[in-house]
Amino acid sequence: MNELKPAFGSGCNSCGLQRICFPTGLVRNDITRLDSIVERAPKLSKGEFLYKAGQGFEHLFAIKAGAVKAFNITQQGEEQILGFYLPGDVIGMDGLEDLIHQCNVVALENTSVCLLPFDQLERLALQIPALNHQLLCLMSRGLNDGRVHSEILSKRNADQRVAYFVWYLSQRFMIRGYKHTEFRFGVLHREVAMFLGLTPETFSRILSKLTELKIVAWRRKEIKIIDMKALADLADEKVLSEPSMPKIKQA
Amino acid sequence: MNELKPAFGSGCNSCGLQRICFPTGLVRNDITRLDSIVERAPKLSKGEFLYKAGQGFEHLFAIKAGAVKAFNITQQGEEQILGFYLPGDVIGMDGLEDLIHQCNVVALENTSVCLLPFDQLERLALQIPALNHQLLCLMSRGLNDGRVHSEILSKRNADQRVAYFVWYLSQRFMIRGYKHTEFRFGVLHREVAMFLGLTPETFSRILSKLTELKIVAWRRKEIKIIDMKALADLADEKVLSEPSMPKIKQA
DNA sequence: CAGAATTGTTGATCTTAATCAAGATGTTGT
DNA sequence: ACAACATCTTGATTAAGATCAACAATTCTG
Repeated sequence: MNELKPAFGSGCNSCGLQRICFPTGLVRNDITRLDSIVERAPKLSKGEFLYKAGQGFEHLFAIKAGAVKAFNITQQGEEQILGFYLPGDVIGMDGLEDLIHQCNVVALENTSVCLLPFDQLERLALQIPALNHQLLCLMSRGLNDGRVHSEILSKRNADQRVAYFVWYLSQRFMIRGYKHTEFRFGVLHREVAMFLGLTPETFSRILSKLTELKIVAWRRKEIKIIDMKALADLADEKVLSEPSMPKIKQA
Repeated sequence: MNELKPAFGSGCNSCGLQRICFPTGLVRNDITRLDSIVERAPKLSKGEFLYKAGQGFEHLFAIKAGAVKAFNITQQGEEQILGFYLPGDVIGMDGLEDLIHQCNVVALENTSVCLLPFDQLERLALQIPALNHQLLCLMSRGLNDGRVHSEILSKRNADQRVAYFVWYLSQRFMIRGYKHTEFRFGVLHREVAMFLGLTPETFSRILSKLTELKIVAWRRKEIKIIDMKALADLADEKVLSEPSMPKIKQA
């Protein structure tokens, strides 16, 4: 039942997520200035909203510990899951264009979040070029994540989608220094299925198949990757050795 | 055979696309400064590449006249179409994260493009807060476009996808002040089908159905919307009156 | 701790869109 | 203008995944 660890002290300078999150590329002194505008919000409990679609845009949010999902509700009342976010991820940029959030974000487990008031961040970024650059890079990353998601949805069959998801999740745990072959991911199967554009039934059948093939064992919220090579093959990805940075494959 | 018109004089100050493109929110003097770093490249002919996946990232690109598509090639050799871009659209941000472009962009017809050298743009943006803000907004828009595309691919059936695409295209023509009920769009049916995650055959069948229902007549590259209301209903969107700004629906 | 509610599994059947195929229409180049 | 090629259309068939249904496992609640 261990939560996704924050790897933190109280501020950005002692946070273990520097290399993923906002401080990337900043010198110590600038991190301190960044830190000075960050608001540490009270922990979110499972099911609490970070923001809702339609709400005014005021902050960006950096996940410090825990996990959240972003989603919308379609006119038929179904959840359209847009993404799952882990410690170090920065979200909220969807609200900038119209100053209104375009999706909902809810905690999947107890979650700590750093709030970055956007107007202050924007002003500070003008003074710290590296911070501004990092902000742009984070948005570029979001853009590319969306591109990959579309690619998954339009070009891969159900097996590949599931395999890719497990593989990708594992990569994300790896970069963060978490155990990446056996870990807990606090999401319902239904939610992953929706993210992948599948029904829960189909998702369940594929997990059964992956278990039988001794590739992945995913029971409830515990995921164990048994054969990474086979998984990557199925997902159409390269296996990466532990120390290198993952790179989303470019078809 | 009329091309998508640029509505331009030589520089940003006299460009008709100001309200969509980079200059949005800038005062005249700042637009002039922006203009000074813009490089006007030679026209691209149909089929010429603006950039390719794997190529180094150096510029952002503003479409001035014409149209382009962004795409990737999957491992099976299929085109995965990521988007179509019209005058006023800004592209290239996919390359920022890793300084390498993550997709291909090719001209669909004779196309003029403004080049914005990214390092210069970034420096200038630090001096012109409104420019920096606009850069962020354009990226936020890209993020939201990706979100909508994912939603289309995972939650709508083939009819709705096609209806949505025609409706959305019409909206984009409208904001740009082009004729939006009858227009030319220089793209193959196969390309639109791929964008929507469909086969050309399915796309063709749906166009036939829409023609029979007297909703849309799309022959080769000429599109005529006969019943906008019915189209919007099918696409699940509201019909917008001419003068207002379109807003992508929030499910 | 018992019972209710939610979540996950598995099987049978159905539907949508993909695939395969052939012909029609349109475009390009000489 | 004609040949060669590419694109589009339509029909028949197939297949992947959705839907429907029943049940099992887990978790929540009082």
